[in-house]
Amino acid sequence: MQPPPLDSVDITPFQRRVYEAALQIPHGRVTTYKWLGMAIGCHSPRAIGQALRRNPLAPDVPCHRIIAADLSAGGFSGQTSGPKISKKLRLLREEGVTFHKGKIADPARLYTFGLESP
DNA sequence: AGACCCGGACGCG
DNA sequence: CGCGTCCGGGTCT
Repeated sequence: MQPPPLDSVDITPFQRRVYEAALQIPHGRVTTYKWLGMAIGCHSPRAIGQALRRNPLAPDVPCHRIIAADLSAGGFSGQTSGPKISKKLRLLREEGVTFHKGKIADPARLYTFGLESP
């Protein structure tokens, strides 16, 4: 599987960092905006969410593997609820990541970019 | 310059 | 435990 042509897309350096970080998330694994922020040195998870929202590489960049720090699903495609979220949960479920009561069922699936858990 | 954003932390009830 | 509030960083108009 070859990396998507990040250079072929019209994005900002920051977005590129976010996308590359997202691409590091292995299949069947998830990450939070916070950890992703730490990985790329961003102190504002909102900026990350916004970058993912404007993600022009939607299918290539697994933005659906990024959830909130409290282990809730978070938003998706600009919405914090709705059918898009359902699809996000479904995609994750197909990867072995299940949610329970709006929270991830297995926190062990969290990918911390090699960093230590808080 | 101003408004907007897919979150997070904190304080309080 | 749930909710309300402020915050910061980045991008688009």
